[in-house]
Parts: sequence; structure tokens; C-alpha cells
Amino acid sequence: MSTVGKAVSLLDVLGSGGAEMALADIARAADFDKATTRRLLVALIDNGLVEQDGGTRLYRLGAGIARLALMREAHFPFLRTGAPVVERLAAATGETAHLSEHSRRGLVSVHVVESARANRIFVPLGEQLPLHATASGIAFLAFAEPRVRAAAMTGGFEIYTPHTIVDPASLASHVEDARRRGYSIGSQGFEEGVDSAAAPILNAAGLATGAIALAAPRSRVTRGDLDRYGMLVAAAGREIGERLYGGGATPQLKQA
Amino acid sequence: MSTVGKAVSLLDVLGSGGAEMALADIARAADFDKATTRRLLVALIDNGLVEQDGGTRLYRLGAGIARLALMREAHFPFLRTGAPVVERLAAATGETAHLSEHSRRGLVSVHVVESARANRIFVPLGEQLPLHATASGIAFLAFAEPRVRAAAMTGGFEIYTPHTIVDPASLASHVEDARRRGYSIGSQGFEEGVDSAAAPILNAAGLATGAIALAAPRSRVTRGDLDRYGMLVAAAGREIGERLYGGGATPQLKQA
DNA sequence: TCGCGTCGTTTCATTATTTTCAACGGCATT
DNA sequence: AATGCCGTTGAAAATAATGAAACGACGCGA
Repeated sequence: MSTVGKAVSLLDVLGSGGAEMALADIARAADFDKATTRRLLVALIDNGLVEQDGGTRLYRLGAGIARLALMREAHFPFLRTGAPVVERLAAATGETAHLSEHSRRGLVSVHVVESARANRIFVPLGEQLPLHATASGIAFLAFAEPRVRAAAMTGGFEIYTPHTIVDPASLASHVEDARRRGYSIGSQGFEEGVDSAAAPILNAAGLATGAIALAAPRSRVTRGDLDRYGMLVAAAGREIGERLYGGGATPQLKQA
Repeated sequence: MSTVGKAVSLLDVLGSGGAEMALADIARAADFDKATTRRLLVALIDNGLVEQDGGTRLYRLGAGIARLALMREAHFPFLRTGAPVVERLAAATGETAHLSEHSRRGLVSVHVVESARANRIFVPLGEQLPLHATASGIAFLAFAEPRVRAAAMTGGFEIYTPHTIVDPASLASHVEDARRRGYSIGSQGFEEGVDSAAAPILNAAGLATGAIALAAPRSRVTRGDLDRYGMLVAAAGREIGERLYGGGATPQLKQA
């Protein structure tokens, strides 16, 4: 494992642990030597990616992370472009809408607007959405890079509910449906009682870079509602893709 | 220089350069060997911090950066806490308001709400605010960690306008004023025709972690206005500090 | 008050990684 | 066809990272 990889996994540990962590805990979680962990941490501190409380010696993610994220957002305004569309979707339907982006670590929710209703779906920011178990994941897979798709569809699927897809063939058929329709319908695959519709966000090459979705309590929506939501998210996804990648986005349909 | 330091400077180069950069350009900008640069980049790609366009081979900052930033924001909601206050300030005064956070690389603007008026001050997101030449910087210095302050006040000040403070003694007196009043007034130190008022954001130890400021065209504001703005930003800074660090923030005043 | 365990930190020889230089093939321009 | 630049790879040399051990500091319980 490269030094950079080790440093990044420390950042991951800091991000997924508590707000602040002690050296020993970080070393344990990352499975690195105490001394190694500390040296990596000071290197990260020197670069602003990690901060340390002078009093308690506890470590936390630093402001340099936010700085890098701002610079990225300046060049590639995924959030700035997608957020208004998500808000609009949520306002139009009264349900929770969320936007996710694909990174090496999976599909991650980057913006969420919760439904105003009392019975609403909650999606945490930064949550990793399993590709096989969520509508967003399936919409993404339907238009993902072949290598990413192949890697994600070979099996070993974690089971979240009795409805989670566990069979590669069944997953393939769902993905195929999504590819045909341009949106996916997910039913309680990740959490019981939650149905959702999702569509991919396509780059100029027609490959998915993220997804946008609506999630609703199963008791509130019919299959007809979900299909209607599907059309909405598909349009929303197209809009974001076009704004981001400049209008030239053409879905890679099989022959069509 | 440590390996992670090199990797981070590549991220910096990618962030401050164009939207996408070629290997040779990155290597030149960072002053690393071409081969070294590439191997660091692939390590970063493997961890999602950098992405590469399959077709053009161009590199850009990756979604992993945004993921880390979200995880940080979840633990330490600087933006989520500060943004509403900034919006309120801008609405109350009709001038541009902005929030900045201190990182190893300096004071960086993380949220900006522009004035609605035609003649308005523009502050780019992610901009580095020089500590000696901006109201935000001086407000920050007045309550900064002693070591940070000492490092920033020794001189070698870049000159931006004829009004930029270039003398350490003069800077010290401005900082002292800010410390006494709880806010700073900046007049055309960074950009001609721009006056501003800023206040620090203090952590539980009374040390500055960022700043909040109002900026207005010089032609529109009197000294009285600026002092009024100063009170407003001071209150706003206190509010953010208390929300973030939990009410216990006590400014480190000299004896007082 | 006195151990006791844990924590963060530092040292140093060993180990492993990274760096550098050179060379190669691809690609576009000349 | 030739030139120049690019991205990529190989292999020896240089450098940085590693892990065990030890130290002082701190908090805890006896």
C-alpha cells in the first residue's frame, strides 16, 4: 500500500469515526503502527488536512479538506448545479430528494432535501449508497463505465432487508430495465418501507457520474406515483448532466 | 519533503490550475519529476482524490475530496452553522458578507453572500485572504494562536494597493485596536475602493478559527456605518462561535 | 502516596518505497 | 518522413517509512 493510500485511509478513519479521535484509536482503526500513524498524521497536519487540539491532543479533519473541496467545486460545480434541481424536485413532489456522486469509494450522497411531511425519509449527507440495493445505485449501474459495472455486479451483495437483491441475474434484469426506461425503481432494497425512483447523471460520453433520486414511504406511493417520479428524476438528471457537461450528453443506449 | 506533502501539493496544483490539467503541466507547476508526478497521481486516483479523463488523459480533483469534506462538515458544521448567519448579515445590511476559515494555508473564504445592489463587492469562494491586508485577517490575528500571529506579523507583507499595511508596527496597532473593540475595520488594504468590517470566530479557548466580514464600496459607507457593521459582525461572529464550540467561548482579553 | 497501565512521543537500525534518469512508443505538427 | 512533446515504464540509486523499544507524562485505583 502506498504512503498516499495510507494517509488517505487515515483521513477516512477520521471522517467515519467520531468528531475527534485519539492517536491510539486511529492507529487501531486503520491497523497501522502507532508511530507510523502519528508520523502520517503530522504530515497531514503540516498540510492542513488534519488538525490537532492543542490541549487534548485529539485529531480531526482539517480545514484544508474544505479548501480543496471548494477549489474542486469551483472547477466542477456538481453541488452548485445539482442542489437547485434537488430542491425543485423535493418541492414539486413533497418527498425527500437526494443527489449522489460516484467516487472510488462508491456512490455518496452529496445533497439532500427532506420532505416537509411528518412521515419522511431521512438520508444522511455523505452516506454510501450500495449499488445493488438502492434505486440510485441501479440507475448508476445502468449507465456506469463497463469496468465499474462489471466489478459491482459480480456478487457478494450485502443484505440489508428481506427485499435486497442478492442474485446477480436479478440485479442484471433490474439494471437492464433502468437502462431501457432511463430511470430505476427501488423497493425496500436498502431499508424496509422505503420506495424510491432514481436516474443517472450522465457525462458527455453518456457515462454515469452520479444519480438523483426521490424517496418516499411505501405506504404513501403507488406504482403509478413511482413511475411519475421516475420521469421527474430522469428529467432532473438530464438537466444536471447537460448543465455540467455542456449539452452534448447522449445516453449510450444499446443500438437504440 | 514527505510523500504526503508532495501528494497534497499536487492536489493544490490541481485546485489552483485550470479545471483539468495535463501531466506535464502538473509536474512543471509542482516542480517534480514527470515520473514521480505520475506515480503520485495514480496513487491519488486509486484513492478517489483525483480523477483522470479516460480519453484526454487530463487530471482533475476527484469526488473523494467532496466526500471527505462532507464527512468533516458532518462532525464540524462550520459552513452549515455559519452560512445562515452570513445570509442574515447580508440581508440586514444590503452589503456583501463573507465567512472565512483558517487553515494551514491561510484564511480562506468558505461562504459568500453578495449584495443585491448593482455596485457590489465580489469575493470569490475559496479565495485566500492575506492576514495583513484584509479586515478579516486583522480580526483573525487579533485573537489568533500566538505562534500563528507571530509568524504572520513579522513582515514580508505583500503590497496590494497603496493603502496596504506594510509596516509591522502599524499592523500591530491595527491588531491591537481590533482586539480591544472585538472587530476590525479595513480600508482598501486588499483592493482599492473597498472598505470592510470583520470579527473573529472564537473557539472555546478564545482563539480565532475564522472570521466573518462585511464588505462595501467605499463610496457608500461612512466611518459610522463601518462601526455599526463592526458591531453586527462581532455579534455574528460570537453567535457562530457559540453554536460551534458550545457557549463556553470567552475571548482571551488582556487581564480585562 | 504509590505503583500500574495507558498514552503520546522520540530514537535508531532496518526495510521498503520512492526517486531519478533513461529509453520507448504513440501522437500531432512540421 | 522527421521532429518534438507527451505519457508511460524499467532499474539502480537515494531516500523516506517502518516498527520495536524506551521515555516521560498522565490518570486511575489500590
